[in-house]
This record gives sequence, structure tokens and C-alpha cells, in this order.
Amino acid sequence: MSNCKTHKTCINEALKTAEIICNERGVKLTKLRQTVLKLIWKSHNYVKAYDLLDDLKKIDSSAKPPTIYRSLDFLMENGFIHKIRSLNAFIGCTHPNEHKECYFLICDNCQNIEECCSEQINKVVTSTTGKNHFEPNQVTLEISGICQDCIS
Amino acid sequence: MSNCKTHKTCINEALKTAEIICNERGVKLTKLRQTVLKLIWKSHNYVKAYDLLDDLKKIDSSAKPPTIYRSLDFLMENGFIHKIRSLNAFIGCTHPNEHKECYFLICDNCQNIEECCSEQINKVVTSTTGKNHFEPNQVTLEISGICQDCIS
DNA sequence: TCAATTATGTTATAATATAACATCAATTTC
DNA sequence: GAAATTGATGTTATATTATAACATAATTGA
Repeated sequence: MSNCKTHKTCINEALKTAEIICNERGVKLTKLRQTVLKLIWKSHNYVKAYDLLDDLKKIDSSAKPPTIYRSLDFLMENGFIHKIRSLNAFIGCTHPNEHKECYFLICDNCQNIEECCSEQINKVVTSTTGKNHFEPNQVTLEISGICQDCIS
Repeated sequence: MSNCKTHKTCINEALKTAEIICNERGVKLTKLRQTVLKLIWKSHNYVKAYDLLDDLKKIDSSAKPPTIYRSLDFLMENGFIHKIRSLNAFIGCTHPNEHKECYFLICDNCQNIEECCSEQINKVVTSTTGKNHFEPNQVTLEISGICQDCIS
């Protein structure tokens, strides 16, 4: 479960940040992409592409799979959302400006996902890939289990 | 690229180990499951489920998706193979007896996957989940990039 | 303005995975 | 050893996830 009090703030923050970053980068956060980002941020839980598509269809009944997947691609490329590979699902990024590598704590019970960064983990990954003479490109670290709020 | 000299040895090892573990556990490594495990071990590269199905069809033309997926499920449950979530692919496990958590170094160039264990990584994961009061269940750590042999 | 680029619309289909029910084989129990 | 139970496989159908390919529209920039 997330601790945000007024979730609207989370959504607005996410949209504003995305807007700013897009301007900096000279890429366009179009109406559609905004809408999709907003739909993803509907909650702190992960969302599936086709659920998103259903949501989008309520707004624009002509939406089709490529509509969603293209927006998802754009949002991922720019770091506004992440794909959770172990779930084939997507989630809004809580700090699109800052991180390099991050990892996810996925609650099997409440579906909430916590996005975390850890210098420690980065170091270990770097050192272990170094030992293997491996040039890392992308790190996927997803930890599923039971979150704080669901343990009791 | 893998360093095995006679890959047949890898396959035989994998099958023998699986056999022994199944006996210990009182579960059955049926003909079909053996065949699928052998097909997965055809190389050290990862394999896709439907490629596997095509291979299996050459042996038993009546094979269908559930044939493969059931065997894959069994082999995963017993730790003889792993699913690589970032690729929707499967790979034989190199040490089904020993490890708890492991991680994968996936070469984008040659498709080889190195399965590694690191006490260090386990510790960091434990400590970081602990800090978040998170009860971990399953850890997915997949690092893609360029392997030693493909860097030059 | 028109050429090039980028974004979106649209149709179709590819790729991945599972549900549901039938049958067969092995094991246990009486 | 026959019947009952369990586990494995066969089979049909379909769900879920994702992309290719081509058409059109909007935007940018020379």
C-alpha cells in the first residue's frame, strides 16, 4: 500500500515532471501520451496493457493495441514508467529524474510496487559483472513477496 | 559463449542430476519431461517455448502448447530450468542442487546466458528488503549486456 | 510551401500462455 | 487382482501479450 495522502498529487507531480523532462529533451508529451501516463498513475499498483487499453477506450473508443503500446514505449524510453518483466505489467516511475538502476518490491498480496534505489546494489552488480568481464547494459531486479502492510 | 568442451557431457550431467533429484523427491522424470529437458540443453543459449515445441514436434508430431508448458512448469518447479523473464525464454539450470538465489548475465550479442550465484548479492537483497520491512519470496535478477567473448 | 519527420489510425496477425475436459497410466487400498 | 484414487498426458479451444505493415494526419524546418 502506498502512503500518499491525496493521490491526485502523485498524478499531478508525475505529469508535471514528465512535461518538464520532455521539454528539456525536445520530445513531445502529446495528449495521448499524457492520458496514458495519467491512466497508469491511477494507482500505485501495476497495470496491464490491455486493462489500460480498456480504460483508454472509455475516453477514445477507437483506441487499439498499438495505441497503447506506442505510448508505453515512449513513456518507457523516457523513463516515466517501468515495465515489470515478471508480471508483464507497467508502473509509473516515482523519480524519473534521478536514478540509474532501480529495483522493485512487488507485493503478492496487495499488488503494490515499491520502487527503490540502492547504491549498495549498484555496487554489487558492478563488482560481480566486473568479475565476469561482463559489460552490463540493463539490470532487471524484481523482488516479489509480502509488503510491510500485508505482513500482519 | 560457453566453455564446455563436449557439450554432450553437459546434457548427460543435467539429465542424471535431474533423475537423482526426482528420485529423492519421489516425483517422476517421465520420458516426455526428459525429452524436453534434453531439448532445452541443446545449447547454452536460451530457448523459446514455441521453438521447443517445434523441436518436440519432430519427435512427436502430436505435441501441442500444453505439452511443452506442462513440462516446463514441472522442470521449473523442480529447479532444473529457469525462466528468463526479460526474454520470455527458458534455460537449463547449471547447479540445481545448490543455489537459492541466482542471477543471470545475458549476452545481447551471442545469446549465451551465464548463471551466477553471489553471496554478496543475497546479502544486499536481504538487507535492503529488511530495511523496507518486506518479506521476499522470489528474486528475479537479470543483467543483459555484452559478455567477455563478445566484447573484443 | 513543400519536404521530411514524427505521431497516430487501422487492419491483421504473431507470439506467449492457460482453461477445461477427456483419456490413459501408475499407485494404493481393499 | 479389481476398484478407486491420483498423476500425467492428449486435445480443443481460447485468453493474453505484443508487433508488423501500411495509411493518414500533424508538426517542423528548410
